Amino acid sequence: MPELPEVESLRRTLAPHLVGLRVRTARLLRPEILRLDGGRRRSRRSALLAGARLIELRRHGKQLAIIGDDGRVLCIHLGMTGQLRFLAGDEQLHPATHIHAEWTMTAEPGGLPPGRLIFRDPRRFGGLWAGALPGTLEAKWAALGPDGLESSMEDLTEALARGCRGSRRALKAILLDQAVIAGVGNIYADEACFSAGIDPARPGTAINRDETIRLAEAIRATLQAALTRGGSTLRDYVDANGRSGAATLLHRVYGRGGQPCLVCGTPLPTRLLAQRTTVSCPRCQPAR
DNA sequence: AGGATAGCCTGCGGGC
DNA sequence: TGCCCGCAGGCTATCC
Repeated sequence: MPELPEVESLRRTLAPHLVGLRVRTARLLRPEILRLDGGRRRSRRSALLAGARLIELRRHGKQLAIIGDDGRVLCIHLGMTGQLRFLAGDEQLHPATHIHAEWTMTAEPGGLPPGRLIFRDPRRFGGLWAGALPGTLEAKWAALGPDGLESSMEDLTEALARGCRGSRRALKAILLDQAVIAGVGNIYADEACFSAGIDPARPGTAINRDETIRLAEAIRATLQAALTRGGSTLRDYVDANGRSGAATLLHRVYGRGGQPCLVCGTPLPTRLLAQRTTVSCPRCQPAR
């Protein structure tokens, strides 16, 4: 389940493979995963960056964008089980199932392919979105809150304060809302709440200034720590080279329902909050 | 209009 | 052993 650290790990491992190469061919095996927003009519081939030289990989929250030298942009949402893999030469993907898009890359126009890029997504919660620079990507990302990792601490804190202000939603729902802060998902929402010592069931209106600051710091620290370990490994996540991360070792509450709290030993209850499995410690994260 | 909810989709693990 | 069912959850659409 890719959240921000997983997508950033992917960006970092994928960029060295892709930047500077040109898209030779693009195949869309499952057309419904591609969304062509932004008005203009364009072919699928064009939307998939065929012919473009790739100059940059950008990320905001959990979304990854591949930028072409002619301004075309392909934005990738990994959803739950999405993977982007780079295969060198004639290397084959292990389970070659659920491949929805495939690109061949070349170092020069008409040259031999040095590798292929594969988008694989068994559950199909992810997808591709095509746009153009300048404008459409910025507009799309403007709907998201500040990036949980790259934004200033001040921006992060104020975004969280705005999200909580006047809101009766549970803090958990606020943290999962990508329009408030971009990049936090179920895992790191629970981990950040535990680090900050705040009950995720409390409504936004009940979170005071001091707690908002603590929470923003906990979010940043949690995401940063996970990124350092190359992201969490939970069933599906692998980076561009097929390697999984080691951040699962850092989880203190996520996936530990029923087990003792690592700080105080209290058995950790599992609850449903914002339709998501939520684990927290009733003693370290008091209800008020 | 904020907020809650349903639905999408496949793999896997628990239980019998 | 093997089958069935429940669950995992990011995001969009829809309803209240």
